[in-house]
Amino acid sequence: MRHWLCKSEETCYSITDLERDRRAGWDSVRNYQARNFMRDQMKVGDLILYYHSNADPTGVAGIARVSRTGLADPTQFDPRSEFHDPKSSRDDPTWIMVEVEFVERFPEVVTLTALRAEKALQGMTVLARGNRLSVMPCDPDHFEHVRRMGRSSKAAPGATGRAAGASTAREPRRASAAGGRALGKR
DNA sequence: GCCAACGTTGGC
DNA sequence: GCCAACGTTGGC
Repeated sequence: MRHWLCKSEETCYSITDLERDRRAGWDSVRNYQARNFMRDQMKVGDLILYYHSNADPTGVAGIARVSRTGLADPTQFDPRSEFHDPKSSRDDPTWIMVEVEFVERFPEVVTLTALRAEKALQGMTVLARGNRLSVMPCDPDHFEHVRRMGRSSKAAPGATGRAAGASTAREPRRASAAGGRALGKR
């Protein structure tokens, strides 16, 4: 089993949104390297560190798991989507995504600052300078270390984070679960 | 809003 | 295939 780290802008689709929806298609990725990881290497059952970017604070907010693989990202076929790709065909879709399911939300976000401060996490991919990938592999030891940090944060379980529904995502992203719910952009 | 870093595009 | 220009990401 592999481990991963996936970024989502918190205001677009947060761990709380995934907790509510239970499952979501990881749509709207338009980077070939990220796509290749999803298409070629992710397997059902792989665990994912769920990272909030453009957030306050930015960092790992919880854990998700790959629940389906090899799905065509529906936004590429939607002419009204910002992620519409007219060059892609249904017969041979360019953008392949996975579906992920909620596993857990940490009592507190493990901030980027906290990650950087950990000796054990030196060399972690997401900490590399200039890293802009939204889907990247994560060393299993790093994964375990971050999970431990997330679970041992001081806040009482449930006493934290924004209340469910508080995420006023202007444009819901990644709501393209198996059922093909309305999608958004990022 | 700024800026560093990287990806993509397109002329040649 | 090179490379400059441009666009995007994402931390701050």
